[in-house]
Amino acid sequence: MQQVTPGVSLTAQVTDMLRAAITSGEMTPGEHYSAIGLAERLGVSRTPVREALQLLEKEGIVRIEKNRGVRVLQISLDEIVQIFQIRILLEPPAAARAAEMVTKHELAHFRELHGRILDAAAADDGPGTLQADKEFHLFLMGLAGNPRLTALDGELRNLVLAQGLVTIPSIRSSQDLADDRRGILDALERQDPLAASAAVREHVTRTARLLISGVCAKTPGLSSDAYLAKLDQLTKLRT
Amino acid sequence: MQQVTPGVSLTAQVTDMLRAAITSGEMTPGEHYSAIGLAERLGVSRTPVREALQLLEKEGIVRIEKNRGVRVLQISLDEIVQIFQIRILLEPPAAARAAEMVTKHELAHFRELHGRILDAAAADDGPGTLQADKEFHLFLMGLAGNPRLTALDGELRNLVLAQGLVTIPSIRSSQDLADDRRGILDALERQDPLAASAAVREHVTRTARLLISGVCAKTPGLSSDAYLAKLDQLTKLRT
DNA sequence: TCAGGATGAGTAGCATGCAACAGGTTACTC
DNA sequence: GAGTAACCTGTTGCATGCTACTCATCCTGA
Repeated sequence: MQQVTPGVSLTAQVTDMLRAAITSGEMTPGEHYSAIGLAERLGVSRTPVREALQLLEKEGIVRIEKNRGVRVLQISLDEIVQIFQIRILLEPPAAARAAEMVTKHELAHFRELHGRILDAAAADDGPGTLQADKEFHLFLMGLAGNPRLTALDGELRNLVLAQGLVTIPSIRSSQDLADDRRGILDALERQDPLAASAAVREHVTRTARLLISGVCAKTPGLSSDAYLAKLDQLTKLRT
Repeated sequence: MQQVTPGVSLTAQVTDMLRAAITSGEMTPGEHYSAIGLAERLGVSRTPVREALQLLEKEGIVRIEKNRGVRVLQISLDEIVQIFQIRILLEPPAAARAAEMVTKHELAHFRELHGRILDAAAADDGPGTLQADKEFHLFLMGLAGNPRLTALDGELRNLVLAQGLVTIPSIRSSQDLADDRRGILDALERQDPLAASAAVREHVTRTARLLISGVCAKTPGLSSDAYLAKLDQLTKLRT
């Protein structure tokens, strides 16, 4: 965990650093930490750490336990499903709108981002792939013209990423995800809202399925069927 | 603004009290306040107030300006539209799921809540109506079995309520909203997901239209057409 | 041996002190 | 009189002291 740089709000810096520490696995879910200890590790006082922890608690990443310390939340499979249920509600319509609105210039940027994902993946650069993927999604959501939606969705994605569950189970799955993105890009190029929506939905659903199966495989006695079924619970209707 | 009660976390209490003060119009959007002043009014020290303000800032209700104080954010019409765009994505599917899942017991509770809304409205009890309406919505969303979705949607609703824009423009509109709720209740009674979804969508859309028209009417030179059109932008497609 | 209470270590929650900073006002210089 | 610099007021940001609380351990007494 690095040290702080003066000039910027400490609370904000500490929030980011703690979030990064959790995402990177430096702080592990389920573990207990104390604000005092974290403050010492970061070389700041307890106050900004405490405030950062409260913000992270509001995000749902940690839980503050009175007089006991703070616990990095182990997100449950149930919650993963909840998050993806929401993402499946939000992202496909946003992608459809994006496909309607996208300009030539923005398409070029999409191609570049897509290239960066492929390059990073080819170079086996996990964090790089993740970062490029993040930017791809953010840019896509941004085109829907609803900044609040973009921010919201980004937070939901962060929540899952914070778990360090991002280890793609297999080459095959990784290839599938890449194909999905290709499909999204194609739909955007054709400015086809329905196709974009479907492609994004497919992509998000696949990501969710991979995560769910992965967690279930690691946890004996846990069947993925119920969770997989729940995924489409809110979206199975054509309302 | 009432005083605090011991035993519960001050920060949490202060957060709620400030939110309530904003919603009730006691603190007005656009106005400047200081943490010191608020702390004195509430009879607590600056720390819990400061922490509460940071949480409210994360919710998007206020902005903390360094060394200048805090400003209750005047939400723009654009942002109102954004919020309702999201709500229209989230609430109808949740209502559909709720209609599938609702039990007799829960239906009875719905009827009671609905009755409370009507009673409060008949008694011209604005805050009471609001509170009952809030509970009605929360309970409805809760039935969808996705607590995170419920919380998220509640926050979006709060954001609009925080503006004190809740003055229903006319008796007629108020009657329309009541009819909407009746429709939602009916759909639930029939356990008809499609009808519930449509009713909720109608209700949310109507609320949004009322707000948009209201704000435009109060702001000379502002046409509501563009904003109204944007409302359905993300949902016009059957994806 | 075991139950139960005392105790101590560690924690968060809150109050408060202090410094840095922004903005407006005043006073001073030219 | 105009422009600028000093200052004064009010504010947040952060550090730190103190209190109340939780939990685990140990000690006591039967």
